[in-house]
Amino acid sequence: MSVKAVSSEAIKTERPRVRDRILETACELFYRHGIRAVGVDAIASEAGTNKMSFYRSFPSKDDLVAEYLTDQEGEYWKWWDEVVAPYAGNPRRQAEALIESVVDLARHKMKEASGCKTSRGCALGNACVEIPEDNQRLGAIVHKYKTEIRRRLRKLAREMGAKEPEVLGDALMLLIEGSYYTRLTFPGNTGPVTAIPKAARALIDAHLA
Amino acid sequence: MSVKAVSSEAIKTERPRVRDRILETACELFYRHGIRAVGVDAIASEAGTNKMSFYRSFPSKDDLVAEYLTDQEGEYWKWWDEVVAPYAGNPRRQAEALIESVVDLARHKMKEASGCKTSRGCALGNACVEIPEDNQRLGAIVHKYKTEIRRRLRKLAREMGAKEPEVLGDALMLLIEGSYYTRLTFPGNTGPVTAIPKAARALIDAHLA
DNA sequence: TCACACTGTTACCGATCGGTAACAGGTTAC
DNA sequence: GTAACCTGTTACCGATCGGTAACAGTGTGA
Repeated sequence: MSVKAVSSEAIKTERPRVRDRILETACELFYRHGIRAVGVDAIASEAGTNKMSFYRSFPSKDDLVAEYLTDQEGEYWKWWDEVVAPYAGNPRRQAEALIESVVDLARHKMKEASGCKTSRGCALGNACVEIPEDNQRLGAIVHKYKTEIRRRLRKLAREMGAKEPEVLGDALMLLIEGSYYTRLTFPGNTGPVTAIPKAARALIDAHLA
Repeated sequence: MSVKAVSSEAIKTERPRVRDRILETACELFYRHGIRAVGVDAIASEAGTNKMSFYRSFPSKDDLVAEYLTDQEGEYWKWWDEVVAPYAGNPRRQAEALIESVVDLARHKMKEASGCKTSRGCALGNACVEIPEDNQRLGAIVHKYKTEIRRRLRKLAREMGAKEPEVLGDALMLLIEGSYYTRLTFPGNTGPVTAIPKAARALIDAHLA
């Protein structure tokens, strides 16, 4: 969402540029209702503008979706780094911190200010359901994102001295992704998500024994 | 898909009733491209008929979707029971058989005859992304389905004498759901799915120690 | 034979989809 | 002042969405 340095006066008006308003609105609507379910008309009017102004900022809806995805990815890494930072040098503690953080917020930035609706899991993962298989562009964004998650978890497993770091990393990823996925069906913490800390600890123990 | 007892001659014509052709076609298209991405026009013509005949068999698209979901659920339980049957009385072996079966087919009935496209994970779970939150009807179908999966896995964990059967059952569910979810991004067995057998065994071991 | 159930066909409905043309007003910078 | 930029507005485009009316053809069962 990074509102890039804007002409100094825009700040006092308190109203961000159209483009930023549109992107922010799109992020909320896409995440909550899905990509296909939200039209550009709805996004524009919800952002307090109209369709014509939308197409002045974005060449097409697909471009907006691409920006939505990279935006969500950016927020995810920000969350990841923040969770991991306090335990630098202690990979096991880092992994556990990540897992525990997944429990209370399956997705970062769960509208701390606004209505705090229930989480709908991973924005990128959900988008993958709606992205047509011939759309290389959007598909590649999600693939890169998930590949990076996998790489980071495997790295963490390697650093903590796991016997089979690839297996442990992948196993942790399955637990996390499963948590995101089941959030769609079980609101809040009513689902199997609550089991993830104990499960992760048991897996780590088994790989360090 | 159960083609119910049809007037004896329909067999020799080799062409099932319109309604069945439509449902079968819809199952394929919905699963592969998503629910919102497939219109009734496309389904009808793909099934060799037209829209008018479609609406003679189904009151609305939502009714077709509901039938699609319950159909997929039925196939899933059929697969489950078949995998589990050979190891009756050995709950641990049953759980392991389920896990192992998830690896080579993330979804049942992976088009054994036809083009054998890559799996797209859980039909019901994916549908949940596209179902609007105010649609109680479709949402309830998915919720019941996932709840039953959870119940069965917890039951298995209890039967094998796990110390915390709810935790073990939920943990196994997270692994399985994570496998389905990541299939969307990593085609075939290129993703973290391959780690699920070892992970599941480690978890079970930890809960039986 | 006659009636009925099933299917195909064509044309249509209002609504919405993604996307564009043309024009008007308001700021800002020089 | 004036040119450039940003935004709002209205109207429109072809295509598709879910859904319906009316009519014609076919086979079946009694």
